[in-house]
Amino acid sequence: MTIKSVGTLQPLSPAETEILRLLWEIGSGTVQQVCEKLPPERQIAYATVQTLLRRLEKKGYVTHTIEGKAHLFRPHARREQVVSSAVTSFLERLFGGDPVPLVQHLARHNQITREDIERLKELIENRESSCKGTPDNPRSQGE
Amino acid sequence: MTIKSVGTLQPLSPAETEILRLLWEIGSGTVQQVCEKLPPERQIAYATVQTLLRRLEKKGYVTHTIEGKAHLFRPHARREQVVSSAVTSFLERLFGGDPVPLVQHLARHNQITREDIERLKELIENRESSCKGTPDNPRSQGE
DNA sequence: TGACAAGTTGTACAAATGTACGATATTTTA
DNA sequence: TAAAATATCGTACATTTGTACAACTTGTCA
Repeated sequence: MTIKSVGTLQPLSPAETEILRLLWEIGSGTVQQVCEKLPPERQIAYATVQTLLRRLEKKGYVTHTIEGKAHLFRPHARREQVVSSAVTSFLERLFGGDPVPLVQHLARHNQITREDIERLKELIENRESSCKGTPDNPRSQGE
Repeated sequence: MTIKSVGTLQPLSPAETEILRLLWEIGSGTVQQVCEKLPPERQIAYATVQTLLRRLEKKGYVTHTIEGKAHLFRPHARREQVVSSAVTSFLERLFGGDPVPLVQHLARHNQITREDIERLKELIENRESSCKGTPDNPRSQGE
């Protein structure tokens, strides 16, 4: 089985993304452990998780080592990078690349609190001190 | 061809989502017009867009009327609702449902500006006045 | 050491997805 | 009114995706 070289990110399917996230959450784990981490309303068979992990490995997102009888899987891709690419394509599809409507949506639906905003503001302020002024980022490539 | 009743939202594929967004942007349009709205780096065949629109119609997300020789498609689903469900499942997969890391990600990557944050803050303040206090929304169903 | 439990591997398979051709129908226009 | 242009419709088809069984392998424990 050829394992994709690091750096070439192959597309992740939704189910694969989910499993990869669980793996990040637990750091590393066996198929068992990943299964246990599945939310109760999303019970899929052991064998299914296994297949997903196999595919993730083939695509280069995880590696495994042998731990006794079982395989111990661990993420093998910078989370930041995976998140970036997922967010980017999601944003592109649903909002033509503009993140503002997304955040607005979250705000409107009570999904982020005043405190969250405070923290974000700090984050922005700090960021700006090291980035000078308002970034003039190209978004929604003009029509 | 049976058209899905309004209210039953069938899953949207990424490509379908993209086309639906374009249709929202132009209000309504023929296959031609949707094609023209495609970003230059994403040129897919007329026939492909057509198929996507057909599938969207079958799923109940758009309707069409005859306009001369062509079909004039228009969205037939509340954008808010579609966005909601897309955002929710995206969030679930990538962050276990917690929107904060998503927004943090956007902030860190210079994708939202200080001004955006200001506006969001206002949004939140207004919202809170009519919603009392900090919403105690259940996120990342605890482990 | 032999049976059992827990794993992995190979494989399967239906449905969804992305993409688009070719045939047919309908306007428009010369 | 016949040809050109433009649409739609039916259909296709290779991949990917989600899901999982059955067979084989390997530690483990009595």
